[in-house]
Amino acid sequence: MREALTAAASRRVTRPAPLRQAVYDALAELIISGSLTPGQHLVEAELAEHLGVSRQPVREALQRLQTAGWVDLRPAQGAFVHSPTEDEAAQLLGVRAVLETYSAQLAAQNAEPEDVERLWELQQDGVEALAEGDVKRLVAANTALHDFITSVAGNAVLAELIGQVGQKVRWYYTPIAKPRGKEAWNEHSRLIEAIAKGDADRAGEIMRSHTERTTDFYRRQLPAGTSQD
Amino acid sequence: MREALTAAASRRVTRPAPLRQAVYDALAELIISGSLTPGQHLVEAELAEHLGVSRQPVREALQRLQTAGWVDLRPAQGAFVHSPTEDEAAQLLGVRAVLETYSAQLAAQNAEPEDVERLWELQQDGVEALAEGDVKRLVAANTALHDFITSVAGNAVLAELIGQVGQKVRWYYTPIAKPRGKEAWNEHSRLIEAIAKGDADRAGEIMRSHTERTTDFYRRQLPAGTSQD
DNA sequence: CGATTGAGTTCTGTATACAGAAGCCTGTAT
DNA sequence: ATACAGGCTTCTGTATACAGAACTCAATCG
Repeated sequence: MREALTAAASRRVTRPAPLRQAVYDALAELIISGSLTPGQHLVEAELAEHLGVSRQPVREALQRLQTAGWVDLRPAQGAFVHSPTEDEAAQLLGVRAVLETYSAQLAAQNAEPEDVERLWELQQDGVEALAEGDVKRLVAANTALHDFITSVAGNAVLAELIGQVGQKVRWYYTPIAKPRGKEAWNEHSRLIEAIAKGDADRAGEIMRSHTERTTDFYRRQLPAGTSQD
Repeated sequence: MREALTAAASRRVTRPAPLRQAVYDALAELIISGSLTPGQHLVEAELAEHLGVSRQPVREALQRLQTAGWVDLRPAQGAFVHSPTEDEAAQLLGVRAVLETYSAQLAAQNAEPEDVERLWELQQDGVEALAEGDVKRLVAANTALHDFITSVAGNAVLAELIGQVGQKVRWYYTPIAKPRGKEAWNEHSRLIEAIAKGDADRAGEIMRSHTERTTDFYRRQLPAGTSQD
């Protein structure tokens, strides 16, 4: 009984909901959605007024945004929305590939039958979205599938890094990238089969080529010649 | 002339040295060195007084420390030094292995002759430290070698992640881990040879087994049976 | 007419002040 | 003696105030 209470206490019903967190989420959303353009100067007072809070929570949120790589904090000049270079985008894709590969390997080692079942459900969801041409749902299904594989992998550190890197990749390629089509979901299908068999090497290899194809797919859509900056 | 001045201006002589950065470094140092033990409650006012600043820069530093995973910020309760579980430590080692492997592959692809030369110098340094039994120098040489490989890899995103993960790994295993001996430096030697040849697959494979041996080496030194928490 | 220097303005960096919540200790009642 | 309740203390969360640095723009000099 006592342990039950202790466990219950660890999940408080009401979160005090710190303002800095709300501010962080709001700013991240503004950056990812493109409302704040790369290189833009973020004036603390303006943000504070716009969000209806004081400068203090804004500053704390900016600190976290810097560590997460969303803004650059120049001393005595304030915060600027991070401007990713093409180099950085390419590097992000490379890192994501190895992390996702590892994720697939672990998932294959740890997957329980019910996990595999859930994977097939998610796969089915994506295939349906593809057939209906529902782009938004297709993107969501793709994210859901990859996220679930990561959760099956059971490595929280890995999940955290994949989340960070993936968000940045999505941000950078959102303006130009359309989701990949039928081919990608065929690859998913083979991937799930490998995970179901517990074949870590094969799952990793499939994920590796899968993310590399996605990388090529993105790169091919890049606008040519913004290489000056 | 004008360009020369512009270039010179980009490297300011005196950095305004924001306090929050100094505070961040100081606190990180205190945590890594063990002066602040895991789970310990960090009272802002105490830290501020101890460092001779106000609470404001302390709070900003704590935000960054949280995002970097060094402290946990509980709402309305303040900051606590992060307590890594054994699971987390194991996960860190796994992630580090794949990142280092990727790093070695890239390094093999990009290495110039002068890079290889520098690698052999660092290798030599480590071998000498090993022969002299200079533990501190040995650890430094090992870090320097791995860091240089990462820099040759030329992926800043990767370097950032390896840095973060590596620091955490070192922190967690510092109390118990002694550096590996001759075997590790033989592996380094074969690794450099592969990089010199530009053989990415082989370099990656050597790095993979190298980090896995290190992982096993660490795990074997773990105190048995703290598995209850 | 162009470059440069200076004052004025704006914004950041830091400190201080205050309100609210969480934890602790004490006192009382059973 | 123990358990509970209430007040008290401490700490966090947020807001405001002030000093200093950086940028801007205009006026002056070459």
